[in-house]
Amino acid sequence: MSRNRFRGESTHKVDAKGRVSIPASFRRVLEAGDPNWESGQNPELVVVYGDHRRSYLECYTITAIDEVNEKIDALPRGSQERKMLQRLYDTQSQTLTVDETGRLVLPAKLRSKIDLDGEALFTGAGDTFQIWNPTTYDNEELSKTEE
Amino acid sequence: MSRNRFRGESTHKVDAKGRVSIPASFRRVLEAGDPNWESGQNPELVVVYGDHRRSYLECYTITAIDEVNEKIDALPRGSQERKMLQRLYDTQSQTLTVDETGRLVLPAKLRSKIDLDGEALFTGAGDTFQIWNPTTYDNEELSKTEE
DNA sequence: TTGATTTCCATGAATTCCCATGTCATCCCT
DNA sequence: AGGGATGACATGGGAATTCATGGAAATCAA
Repeated sequence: MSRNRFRGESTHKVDAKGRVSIPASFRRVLEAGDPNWESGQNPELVVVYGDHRRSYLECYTITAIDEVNEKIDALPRGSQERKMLQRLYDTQSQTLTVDETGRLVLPAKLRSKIDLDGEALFTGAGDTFQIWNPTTYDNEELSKTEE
Repeated sequence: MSRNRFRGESTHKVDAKGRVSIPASFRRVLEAGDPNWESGQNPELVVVYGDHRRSYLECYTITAIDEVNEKIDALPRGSQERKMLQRLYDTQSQTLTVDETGRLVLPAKLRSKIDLDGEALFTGAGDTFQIWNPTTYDNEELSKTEE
């Protein structure tokens, strides 16, 4: 069966408290992808921020991250591969909840990591979406285009 | 059904008495993972410190450690493997209780073992989390990043 | 008794909750 | 077709609560 996909891109304001509206269409995908969600409630999502080399936030629906978790948990405890994946997907990630008004609160730590100031760019990418500093995005895209 | 996971990393102060705040999100997981816990009470957890080669503390929820114990108990009495695991998970571990204000009191013995001074780094890793001296962690991570 | 451990209380900062406003696009009624 | 009325969406602000942390008093244990 086919799954909802995150599509499109749009930019939103980030206020002093770190609040950002999630594009409405993305909200629908998050709701559908949270097994615990029910109408009138607020879906959760997992933000993977990675290490210093990553310059954006990658956001997973609950079911998407569950699949990742299953793979990790299936690996032998103590194996190098398991440790690496745990570092990325557990240690360098955080669960967030969408609020009543459809916003996400990005903690200061995450904002400063990807250097978010007043605006955030949301880009859909299949079963995840990303949050960028618009300028960073332009630069990275530019450098990729010229290859 | 999927279980709560310890996610994220953050550093907290350790005072002269060995008190450290547990990241609030970890507290929630500890509460959910303690069958005896009820709202308003303080959850317990098991700290596995291991032998001299281990440079961090590994912390288990009660249900997580119960699973480990079950596996150990299933092994043939007297087997080498059973002895080794018992040594690690029973002998080299300790049960602690979270206090009213969400802190853990790390006995001097544990602090000196992993060389904790003023700051402690908490790192989530699925069904357990670890406590590190931030500097030690950086060093170990650095050497692993060069893969 | 003396140092260590546990309680209890205190406070500033960060985070969450709750309510408000402006802007569109849609729907409906006459 | 015109004119609200309606409702979703993006954004703002202040109050209320939770967090992280510090220190004093009370209790223990050797």
